[in-house]
Amino acid sequence: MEDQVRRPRRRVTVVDVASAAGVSPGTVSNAISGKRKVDQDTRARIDRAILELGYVPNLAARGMRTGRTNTIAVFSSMPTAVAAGSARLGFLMEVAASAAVTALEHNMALVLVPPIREASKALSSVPFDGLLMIEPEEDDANLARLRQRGIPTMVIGLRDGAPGPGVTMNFQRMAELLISHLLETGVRHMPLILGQSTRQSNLFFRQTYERMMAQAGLAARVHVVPEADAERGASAAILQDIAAGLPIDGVLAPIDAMAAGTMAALRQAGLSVPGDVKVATRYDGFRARSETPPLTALNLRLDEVAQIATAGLIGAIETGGAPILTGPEPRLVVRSSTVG
Amino acid sequence: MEDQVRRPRRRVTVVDVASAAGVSPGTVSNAISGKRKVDQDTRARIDRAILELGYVPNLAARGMRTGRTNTIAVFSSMPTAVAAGSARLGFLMEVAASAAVTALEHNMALVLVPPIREASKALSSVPFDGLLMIEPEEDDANLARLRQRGIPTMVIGLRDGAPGPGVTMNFQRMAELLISHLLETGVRHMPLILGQSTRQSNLFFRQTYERMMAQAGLAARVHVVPEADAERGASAAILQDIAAGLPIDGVLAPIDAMAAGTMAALRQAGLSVPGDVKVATRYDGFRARSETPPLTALNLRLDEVAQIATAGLIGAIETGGAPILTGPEPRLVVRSSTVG
DNA sequence: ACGACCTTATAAAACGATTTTCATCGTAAA
DNA sequence: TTTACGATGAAAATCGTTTTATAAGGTCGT
Repeated sequence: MEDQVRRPRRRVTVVDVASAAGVSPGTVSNAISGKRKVDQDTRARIDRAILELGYVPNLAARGMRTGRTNTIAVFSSMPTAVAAGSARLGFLMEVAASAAVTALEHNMALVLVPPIREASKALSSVPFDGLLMIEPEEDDANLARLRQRGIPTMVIGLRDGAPGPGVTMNFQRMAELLISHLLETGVRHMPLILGQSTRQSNLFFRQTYERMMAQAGLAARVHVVPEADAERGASAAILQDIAAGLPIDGVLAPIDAMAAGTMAALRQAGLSVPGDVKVATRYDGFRARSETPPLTALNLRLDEVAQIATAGLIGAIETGGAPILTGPEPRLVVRSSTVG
Repeated sequence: MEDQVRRPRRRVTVVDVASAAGVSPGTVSNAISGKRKVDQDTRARIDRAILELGYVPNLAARGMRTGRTNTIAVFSSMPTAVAAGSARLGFLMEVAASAAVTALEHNMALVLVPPIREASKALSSVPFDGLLMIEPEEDDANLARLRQRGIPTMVIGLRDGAPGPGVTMNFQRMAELLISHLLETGVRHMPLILGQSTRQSNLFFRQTYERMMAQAGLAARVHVVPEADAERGASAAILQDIAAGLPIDGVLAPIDAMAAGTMAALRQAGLSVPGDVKVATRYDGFRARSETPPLTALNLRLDEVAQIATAGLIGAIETGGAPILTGPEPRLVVRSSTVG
């Protein structure tokens, strides 16, 4: 047996490969990348040397030279996200999973930047060539800074007509689908429960709700609840309505934690779902599915959205374009919180 | 208005900062990293220069010099994963989300390496200092290669008594919890449906099942189904049992896609759950929750597992240790597929 | 036989940080 | 007064790759 060297052997570099194959480092580089023609024969020798020595390229060095890291980041701002419940995280993860696959098909890795305080610090301690940003607010500071630094970005959940590269999600259509479904089931007294941030989703749901209720000749009632206290806030709002004797036979709570709060309140008040009150929410995630009864919601087709966004981002990184892409239409998923 | 420079300005480097602050690059580096003492006064000038110039360190360059990328990867082998249903992906994502947070608390980013074909290629096109590997098979080749290259790894879902750094998950306890719960609800004729890979989970469930059924004086019946065709395979197995007239009042299907297949088969055969047959599965994910009725399963406490594993991995990266850590005990989550 | 031109490979110059080695200047200890 | 030492910076070496400029042969048409 050979005497094992204890200290880690010096890393095998392109220089070692070069000398083993009897060529220069530059040639090895060209053979690997295929950026310039290399003779069949020499290439074969190089390949053999790589195998024998077990050469693994140093990606940091490559990255430094080329200025590319072959990495894209996915990020969701909103520090209250985690507090606001699993919804946001689930959303982020659904996007991340799909994006990771698409990215890897283009030989890019996906890095996850979780929504924490000091997001800006996080964003500058992680290397990436481009960023997927999930439903930022109108004036997101991180987004602005990155764009200013010339880093390609792609917004997931771009409002129709908003500027900047991204994938649109049709918020208006989402609201329409849910509201018209509720109305069709015979609901007449249906408050809307919203978060208070300036997020796209909140704005559009409010607008559409008010328009459609007016059209149907019904009274509108909007509760705004701070995202940080979503569940309890929603619950309190509903209980208050009931205590005040306001009629209620439906609730639209786009944020799933608020839908959960609503369900709790209804249970507490002894109202049955969907018998007395019908309830619907937006994101068809964990919470929507594991309520009793499970909640009618939307299939946002996040896998497709993420795939489109990722492909677009990679295009932007490579060719510099910065397109606005159209996401798929949401689909209604009817569950027993509104029928039966 | 100043005339905007069209071509991107040359990147601001440590040299620019140095000359602006009237010091040498090395001093700037020391000021930033804090690795050596720098005078209060000079440090202040440097900080100011950084702010003014908008200096952002080039992480690739730093990485090349230090040999660290401040990145850890999470990876799940098993190419059939995605085909086998959402379970595996959900599992991966749950771990990833928690790991990402823990990692970022240590100033590390988390990169996602999705379970694709050519995993080995993927693993060498992404830079990382350490790897979290989810439930590898006994003899995972990727794992071996990475360890040989001296890259710290941490297995999530290490069998009790197995070698190598990782976090244990108590598979035997999982099986015991589910089986004893089923037996307590009065089940007497309960087949076990397993995947055919050599994964820890499969081995332990079989062992424990056979032991406990024997102890209870009950007949054991094991169906092995290929992971790639989990849902239909499980469904076929159950229907076959029923057609053969074998008694059945319970099913244990640890893999959730197989549990779903089981539910479909029972519906098709006109058997009610939990009235006629009680069903339980292992991972309390999407599928378990959105079955009708929702399935009794286990809370594997993946967030805690991931956090422990990530902290351990970072420790290994920084200090070289390679511990075997004990994961939290699973908890039974009783749902209406076994009671009521 | 002579440029013109193509193919292939080499040498050397980046890329942008960190780390190591040396100076320099005070100041405390002997 | 001398020596030693601590504190602070500068200069230069270094990490491993890619890219650029350059050279060495070969082929071809005239």
